[in-house]
Amino acid sequence: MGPKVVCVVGPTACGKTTLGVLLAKRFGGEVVSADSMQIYRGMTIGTAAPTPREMDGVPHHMIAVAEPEESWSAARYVQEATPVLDGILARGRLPILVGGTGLWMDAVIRGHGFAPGQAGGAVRRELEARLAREGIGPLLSQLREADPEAAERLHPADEKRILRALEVFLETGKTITQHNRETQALPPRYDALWIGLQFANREDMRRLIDQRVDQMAREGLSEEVRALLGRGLSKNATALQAIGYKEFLQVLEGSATEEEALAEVKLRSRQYAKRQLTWLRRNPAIHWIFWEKDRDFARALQVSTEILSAWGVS
RNA sequence: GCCCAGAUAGCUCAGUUGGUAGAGCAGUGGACUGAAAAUCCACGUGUCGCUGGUUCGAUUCCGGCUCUGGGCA
Repeated sequence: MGPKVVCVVGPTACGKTTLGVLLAKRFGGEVVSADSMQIYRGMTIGTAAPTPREMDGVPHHMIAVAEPEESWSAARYVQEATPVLDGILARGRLPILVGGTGLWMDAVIRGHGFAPGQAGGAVRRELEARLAREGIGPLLSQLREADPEAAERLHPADEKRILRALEVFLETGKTITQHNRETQALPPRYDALWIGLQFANREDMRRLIDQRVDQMAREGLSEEVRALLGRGLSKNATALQAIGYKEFLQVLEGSATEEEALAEVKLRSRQYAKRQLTWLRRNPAIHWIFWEKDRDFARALQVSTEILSAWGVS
């Protein structure tokens, strides 16, 4: 078992940030964000990144550490976040990983690398060019030769993953199936305690998401997007794939009204929350705390304190 | 008051030359190992507005009514 790390998970707007800070204060911890969009600078409002006031004196890491022009991957995150976690541990404090990006979080906890190859890499670009030229058929056939298991597992429409599987084979001579098997067999790098937050009733979650989106608009999400574009950020940047940003981009371009954009952001946000829940549900280690109607942080803190104590931290 | 058009899934609509109907979106569930706030997959019974008539059979044709647009007064 590796060193202990607390993980606070849940769909968007469920109160991860608040509970993370409460736990950090109670147990002498520091927060490490695991959020694929909060890592970029200048995206505070739309990503609901914690404000200094919300941080309440607790050190936060991995927020606003990248330029929006950069395109971070899960692998890059693991590479940067691991020393941060270890630094917290070295200081004798408790790392509290708080985030909504399931893949990133699982990857840090597991702690073993992804197979080589990356977006923008030579092999990937070549494969993308072939996809555009020949369609997915020939690529899928090639994958079937190299890695029949992956070809069988992947849906023919899942071009992204077919490309990636082929890429791994071309880069390493080893199949992604083999790679995954090997990494799965390794023990995780950290001993994680999972605490999950979610609403008992989906309607309550929806209400809160709507409120939060309206609040983002009031706080100036539109200005934030304008500022990002003002510094010359490409519209294709990964950062602008964030919900809220791509929709307000359209408002600035005049192809949508602010009202339409807001409705779209709310819709996309709850679809995102649903996907997050799907990801989390398959993790049987999560201790779930369900909100009845409203979020009751006093109770959540109490419940999670008991869980942490039983786990051996105080 | 009259004329015209419409009324079909939560929403927008298609369709049935008469044999009780299907798309998109939404929703729900699932997948996910270097783009993950991304990407991908699966799931479609609803008094076909109400009411009479014709018919073996009406959501479809005919009449009346109600409602919603638009026009004329």
